[in-house]
Amino acid sequence: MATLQPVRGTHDLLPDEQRRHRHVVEAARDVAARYGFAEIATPIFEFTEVFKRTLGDTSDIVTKEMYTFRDRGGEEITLRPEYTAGIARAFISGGLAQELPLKVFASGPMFRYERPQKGRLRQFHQIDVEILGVPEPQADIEVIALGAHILGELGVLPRTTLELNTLGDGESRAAYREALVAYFSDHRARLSEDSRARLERNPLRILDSKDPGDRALIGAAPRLSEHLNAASTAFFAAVREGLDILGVRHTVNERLVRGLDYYTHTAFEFTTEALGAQGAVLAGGRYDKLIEAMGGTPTAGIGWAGGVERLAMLLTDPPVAPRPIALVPVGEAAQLPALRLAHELRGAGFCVELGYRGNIGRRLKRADKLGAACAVLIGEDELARGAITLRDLDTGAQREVALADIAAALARFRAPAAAPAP
RNA sequence: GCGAGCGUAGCUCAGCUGGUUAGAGCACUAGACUGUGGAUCUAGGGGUCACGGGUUCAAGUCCCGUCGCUCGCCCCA
Repeated sequence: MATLQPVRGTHDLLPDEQRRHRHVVEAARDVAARYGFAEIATPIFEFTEVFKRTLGDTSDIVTKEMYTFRDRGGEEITLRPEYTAGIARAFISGGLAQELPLKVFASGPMFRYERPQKGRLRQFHQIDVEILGVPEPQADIEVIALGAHILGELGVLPRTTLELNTLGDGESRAAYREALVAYFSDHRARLSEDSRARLERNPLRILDSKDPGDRALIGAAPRLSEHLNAASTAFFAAVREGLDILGVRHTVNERLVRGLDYYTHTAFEFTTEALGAQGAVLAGGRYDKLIEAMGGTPTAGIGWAGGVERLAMLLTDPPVAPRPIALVPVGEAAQLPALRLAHELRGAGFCVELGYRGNIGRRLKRADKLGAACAVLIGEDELARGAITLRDLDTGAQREVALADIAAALARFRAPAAAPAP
């Protein structure tokens, strides 16, 4: 078993699990389409430089979590740890500045070399949306409302909380950062070791510390809201007003921050208590300076990523497989006619399971196990009369139907009628 | 990367202070039942007790290492 284990932090998606994942992704794609987001896909790997530029040299993701390797041509390649970088790169290299405003939806696997935990894997999956080219708060409102809508569609919204904050524009943010560094530098000796490191690399992150000593200092620290300029305050107010009008409930959490300089204004997280330490289920923010930082012409951006595994774990009523129609040939002579009938019904859009072996009892038992809604029995008697026997497997009622009328008789068993939840 | 706990059949678990060929339930396969499923009964297949080493007359049980999972920390989706 040791050698046949999947690589640490990777997981097989067997049918039940894959169905849950698919349900999450399809619900998201579907709702996003209603909001006018077009689906795109970018490569699973990029030049390492793409992620270094977007994530910054000091983030944990870049310093220790990337799957990086050199390919046979000597290029430095990295398996994508998140989606935004690839989309930003595609935006620049594909000349999409002509298409603004651009609204895209994407999903797929991500890779981070982390210590696995519940809801945290080395290969995991995300859904992702981005709006490029809209500096107005309307984009923030739309993107957050879309997230809430998807969570609602999945039935998990009641188990989440939306936390919201603003980092302000570049000016406000720089002013606050300065005040914060000054304050914590004065109290450097009392900071935890982790937070002393943060002070050098990522001072805003100290606000997020769980260390009790840090928490005491944080209480008296300068507040972000006191350093917002008028424009930033108005922007945040507009976002909140929009959410209120849409009935998207949220709480302001001033300690919710993003470390890197190209993040601006809105930061948000839908979190849950249900997944232990990995509470963030869908999170994002505004990154008006990112495209510029990557070498493109300045373009506003906002988006979020949602964790498919985490969302799938929160589903309360998991999707079920479509109920097939079980075709049951009775006797040797019925085998080929049944094969032909299965082919025709499938062509007509029915979900049909034709057993492989066994007598009628065995086949019905198998049909039952598959959750078949009905069985179509075809034997010598039926062949002689040009008919089939249709048995409703829920009620046990059964009747003979002429072959010519079969499609109509089966109409109510057409997949994907959902089976009752187990 | 740091700290702690846990690995016995596909799943959930039992297996006493080390002591014969490692068990149960569920699931699976087959038969009772070659024109009628869900139930019942009977039989069967499945395990290098995560992997490797050590202690011992004897290891699923004790010790060490490795791998994996879980829970915190860190970070995040």
